[in-house]
Amino acid sequence: DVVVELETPREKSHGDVATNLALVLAKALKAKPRQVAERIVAALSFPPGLVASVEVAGPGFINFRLAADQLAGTLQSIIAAGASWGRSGVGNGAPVNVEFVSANPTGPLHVGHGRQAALGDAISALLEWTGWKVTREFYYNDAGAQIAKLAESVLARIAQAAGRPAELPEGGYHGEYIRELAERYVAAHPGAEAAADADAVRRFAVRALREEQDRDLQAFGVKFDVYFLESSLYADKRVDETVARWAAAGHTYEQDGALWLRTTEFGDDKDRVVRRSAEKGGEYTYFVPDVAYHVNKWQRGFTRAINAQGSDHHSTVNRVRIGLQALGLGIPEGYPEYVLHQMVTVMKGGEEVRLSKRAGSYVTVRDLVDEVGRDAVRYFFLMRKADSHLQFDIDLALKRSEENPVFYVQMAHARMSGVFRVGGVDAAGVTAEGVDVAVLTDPSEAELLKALARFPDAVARAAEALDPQRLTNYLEDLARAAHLWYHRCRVLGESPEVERARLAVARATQIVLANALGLLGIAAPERM
RNA sequence: GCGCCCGUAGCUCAACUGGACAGAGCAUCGGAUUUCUAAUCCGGUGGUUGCAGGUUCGACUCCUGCCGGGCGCACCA
Repeated sequence: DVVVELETPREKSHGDVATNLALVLAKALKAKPRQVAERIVAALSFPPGLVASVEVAGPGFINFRLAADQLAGTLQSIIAAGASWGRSGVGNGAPVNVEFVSANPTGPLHVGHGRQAALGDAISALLEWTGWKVTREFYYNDAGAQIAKLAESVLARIAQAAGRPAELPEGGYHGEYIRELAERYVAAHPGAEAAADADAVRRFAVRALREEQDRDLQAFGVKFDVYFLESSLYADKRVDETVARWAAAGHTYEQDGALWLRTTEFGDDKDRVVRRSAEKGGEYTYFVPDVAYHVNKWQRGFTRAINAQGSDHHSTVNRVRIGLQALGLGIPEGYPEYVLHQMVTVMKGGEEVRLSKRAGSYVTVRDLVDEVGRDAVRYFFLMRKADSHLQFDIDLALKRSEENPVFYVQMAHARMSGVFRVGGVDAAGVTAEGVDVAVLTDPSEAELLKALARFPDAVARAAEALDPQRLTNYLEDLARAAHLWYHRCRVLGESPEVERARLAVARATQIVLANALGLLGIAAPERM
């Protein structure tokens, strides 16, 4: 029943691949781990050209060193597969819905949305690279209470601009962009200063803000396949159906004039209101359309759904899942999956930046992209795991030196490209045919080839964990190996055999760096 | 009070999901090297992994209890 696990030891002297098999078996066999290991090693046989040496080490680990031929094979397959090297098919083309950003059209996107955009898009790409059929989806509310507040805020600014006394509503929107919207509305609707049509203002503001968000997302390099409107769930009665199903299943009850869902039956700490009492307006609470929306995802054939959200929404996780369970539709308990991320603080000159001119109270995605560029923003949002608070250091993102991880990684690619440029060699024409890896004698060459070989595994692990940070970690390791090799090993002007082999190494490195960067939505420049 | 997340070198973060001596970058100290981009390389200093227990051959990782920080706990979204 033992699972044989192979791992790459972090200590180089422990070989290329190791297993703890003997340690795991020792107890059941009532033998000393090292003796078990010796017995296993004695019984092993390998196909020719795979393993160079095997040894028992430490408490009972078995360490393998791979034959040089293996690295030659890596070089060959990278160059042959090119832009598709690192892809796998474990997803079998199964559909998966990745929902992210999902900002309501009440203002410009803030840094948290930016982190979601980077995360959601990278997770989508990781799933695509591992064989899933991904739909990127953006969900937004175009008709709720927040939208009403938005419309009232704009109306108040229109009135103020016309010299009439008006106050922003309680909890209204104060940003400078509201004033802009008011001006634009009046400019487009002569006579509106006197009496603006509230409904028309709402539609105008929603459309304008959605367009602005789309422009920002486009500048960020993120594209969605589906934009899903919350209002459509009401329009085609999906919200009503959801409530009716809960009631039919016997999970609802009336109390204090409101309709409740008995979520405590499913492990919640208290029951939840589904429909408010008459004196509170008699409307459904927000969580009903949330559940109806996920039923809809399920019915569209998404047996897997992933939501990237800020951790301030974590209380909805259980509620949505419980709401789905209470419907009895056979939807799995862990549906949908969530990737929750912690806060972002923007640092500049050693101090926290909190405000943006247009939005007023928060830093926008646009502010960041304008200041440091899309590549740096994307990379910085991905280089920490979602669970951790993220410090976005603007000064660091602007540095053109090794300290800046984006620069460091892109520079590695530019250097590889530089070899071909200076040598007048067509990179696309480089092959591994006739390359003898035995001429690659510098230790940094073996290290680089091993780092290249790990790419498919790094993609697979990052995809499985829904964690792009694993890939940025890998990318930095790879870039380090590439820089080191570049500085130790001359490519051009060496003997023909060495030059040919090293051109192949440079080409393979260029390919893997470009693939990894491309996956993360970051440019792979030819020069910096 | 309850729930979720976090706590690792002076700073920012890793550690392959329980493996071998906890590693990188920055900072700091000492050396080398004017190159297919000096936008470089090599080495040193720096740790009781917040604290206290437990589980096991083995714990940064899992469990329990504390301490500290963040975010949530509406008939708001």
